[in-house]
Amino acid sequence: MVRDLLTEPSHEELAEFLDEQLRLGGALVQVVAECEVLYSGRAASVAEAGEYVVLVKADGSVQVQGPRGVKPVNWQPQTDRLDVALEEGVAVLVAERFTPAEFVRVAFHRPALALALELGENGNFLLMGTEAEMQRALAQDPTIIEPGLTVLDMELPTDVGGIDLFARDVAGRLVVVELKRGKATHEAVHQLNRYVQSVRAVVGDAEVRGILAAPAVTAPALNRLGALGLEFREVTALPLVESGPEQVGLFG
Amino acid sequence: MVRDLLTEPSHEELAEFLDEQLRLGGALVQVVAECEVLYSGRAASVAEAGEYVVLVKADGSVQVQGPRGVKPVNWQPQTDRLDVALEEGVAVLVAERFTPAEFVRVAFHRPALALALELGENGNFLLMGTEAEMQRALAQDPTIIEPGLTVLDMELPTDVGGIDLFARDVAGRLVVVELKRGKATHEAVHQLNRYVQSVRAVVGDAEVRGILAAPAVTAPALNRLGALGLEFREVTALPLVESGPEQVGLFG
DNA sequence: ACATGAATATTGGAT
DNA sequence: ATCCAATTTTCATGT
Repeated sequence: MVRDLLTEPSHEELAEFLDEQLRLGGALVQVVAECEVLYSGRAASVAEAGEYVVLVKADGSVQVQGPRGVKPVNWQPQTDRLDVALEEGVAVLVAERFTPAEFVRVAFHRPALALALELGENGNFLLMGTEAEMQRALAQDPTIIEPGLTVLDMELPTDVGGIDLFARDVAGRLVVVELKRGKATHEAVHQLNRYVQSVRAVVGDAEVRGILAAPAVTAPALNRLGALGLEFREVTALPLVESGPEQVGLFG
Repeated sequence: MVRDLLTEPSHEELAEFLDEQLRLGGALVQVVAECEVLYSGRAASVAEAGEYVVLVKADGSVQVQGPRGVKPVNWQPQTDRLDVALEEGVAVLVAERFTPAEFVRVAFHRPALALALELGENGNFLLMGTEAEMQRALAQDPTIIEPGLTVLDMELPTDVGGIDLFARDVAGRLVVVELKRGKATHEAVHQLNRYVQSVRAVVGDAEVRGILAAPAVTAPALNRLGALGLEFREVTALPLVESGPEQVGLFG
């Protein structure tokens, strides 16, 4: 797993290490150092000299991790070119990307550790409780939303986006359902409203209902929902451990 | 910078190392190992046995980095409790968070490396080209958007959100300006439209214009903009290296 | 390559 | 604590 490890490397040693490991490829290269980071592209940023952990993955992605938080201080998701050089005796890494045009430049002023790791194949990854799962479960059994509901379509395209679930209620009215896997905000309400308006514009004066289905709504969103004549239905995307009387779990 | 380093630790050594370093605090603790990761909370996920780099920062944030991409395979932004244990001879880290209730559980099946790093103070960080900067620059000189424009308000609250810039044009008409630091999508168009509708509802029949100011728009967004009677103005948030004749740079 | 939308989004600020 | 909007969002997906 550990391909190579250098402690307190000199600038020359670090530059050679990086050059060799990146040329070899296939490794996750990591440098712990006091460094200075520049970014220019979609925005521009400067991180003055500080101690960071720099990760360079096999796909060329670069991230500069600081002492706190999940988000890196600087990063680049994918790079088309990686370059290592000694500039005025300091090892420098430049990661460049063409579309969009941007780059990250890390100057390793005081290297403390350099690592090359081979992570090999990783196992399967399973995520449960996504919106897609919720959609499938509700399409399978739309009565979870409301008794008598029948699904007409999923991801039905309109001129303002795709309708998550398009259905007909027990009274024959068309129903637009907007799903959210988490707490729904007013953005979800506006999204739903656009879909309902769009459907109304097509079917004319036929009655069209709009339902926001989510585990929760923010208070302002619920107000707006009512003001627009739309409805809310509590639906949970995750398996429930303890199900209250009002709650509806897809896997309950 | 490197407080401690273990290569090929036994499960017992790793557990002790983690326990000690996390109790001591102030360090970025890292483990390279074949491990299995569980997450449960806002969603649920399982990462089957694979080789990962696990970072535990001083603020309790945990991230499990895989061989590719900037985004971790599993993570937790902040944790209220970190727990290390030996379960059936395997070192296990559990990071728990109370609000929202969630946890990540990492079982280090085959540890290869353990690190404790002290990152110390990091220097200043400067980000340029944010929307806030763009807003300030345009409020300072709104003629960048259009000659004769005078700013009435910034972040003016309406019942559907805050208007980035509220202005009056040379003909005395009210102007709602929505800013985007990147390419504007149809969501930005709908946002702008909501603000314009909201202003119209208040001022009655007075004429209200809506301008979307961004460095670029997607083609569908531009179509919708036209259909709604709104306008687009190209404005760049970043300093321009080479400014074309039609372009307007805030720092040009 | 472009557009779209989800995400365990994260993060910071305002209320 | 809640809500809201920006983000170098990233990332997968469809066209």
